[in-house]
Amino acid sequence: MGKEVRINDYEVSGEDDDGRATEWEAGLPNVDDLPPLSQFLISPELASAFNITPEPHRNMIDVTRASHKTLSTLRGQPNQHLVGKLNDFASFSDDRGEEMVVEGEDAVDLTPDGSDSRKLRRVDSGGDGDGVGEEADSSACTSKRIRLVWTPQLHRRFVEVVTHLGVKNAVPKTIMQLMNVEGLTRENVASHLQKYRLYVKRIQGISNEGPSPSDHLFASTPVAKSLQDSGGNQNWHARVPIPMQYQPQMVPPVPNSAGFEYHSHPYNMIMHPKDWCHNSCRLQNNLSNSCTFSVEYALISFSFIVTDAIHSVIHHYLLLE
DNA sequence: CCTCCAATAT
DNA sequence: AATATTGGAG
Repeated sequence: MGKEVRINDYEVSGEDDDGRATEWEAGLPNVDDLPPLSQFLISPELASAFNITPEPHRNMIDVTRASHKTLSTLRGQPNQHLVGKLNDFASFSDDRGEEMVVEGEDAVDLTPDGSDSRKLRRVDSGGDGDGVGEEADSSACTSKRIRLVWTPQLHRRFVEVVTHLGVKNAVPKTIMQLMNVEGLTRENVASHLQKYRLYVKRIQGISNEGPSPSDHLFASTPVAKSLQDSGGNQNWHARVPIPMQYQPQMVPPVPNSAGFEYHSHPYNMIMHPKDWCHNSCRLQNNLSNSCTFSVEYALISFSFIVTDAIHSVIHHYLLLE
């Protein structure tokens, strides 16, 4: 399937492990701020109130053993080369900020029990498993259009633009241009605008009623006032700079037993798996300096970061003892 | 033609 | 329910 993920383009070469560790250290609380290992993190009252059975006291040996166990699990042979990838992804996530990781988690219908081992295996197979070239996919690419998911970020951008255009100017083409999101088509915007107008009309009609339980996406973002007023905001460009246009980012879809596979973008445009090859084909020519990843990768890197943090905390406990 | 937009399809 | 596609109107 397509090209391999080009994480290396974004990788902080060399000292990223040490650098990240130092970064983590810097962000951690002082040793003095940490409660001693012997102290419960949850008060006995609180624990009993929520039926939490307090864990037995741990000592340094327990912590060390647990830490080693976790580390060996992570670095164990089966996933050894995976850990390297995860490290790459972790540093990559740091560069990109929070948006795609968190949102991806939100947008993807996560199976709560999705075992890490399964994910890891899938990442692994995505690496070099199949060598279906771009050409093979190209044939199918011309037929269908991608299905865009309007994530909160993307919708917020949409509302920003619509808000600062007058009613008259808030038409699909203009909105699309001002949104400046590469890969976003006029049709995408038109379709969304149509639905958005219906939403605005509806909430205006029942303005005194409680908000409808549906409309999760729209309700999360304030309605553009200028959809009712006339005229846009002249100072907008000074106040809300248009961010850099993003590079389209594709990643080969990794076959997924759950049947879904999404890809993250800036603004969190998310593609449905069945649309991947179409999008890839259409946008591949523009792929200059892009890095690609799937939500699964992001999720794994996220869990890796969390593990990292936990280890740092454990480390501080050890220092304390 | 191009764009918008409402209706309709997926 | 969300998004894409269609087809008439301007």
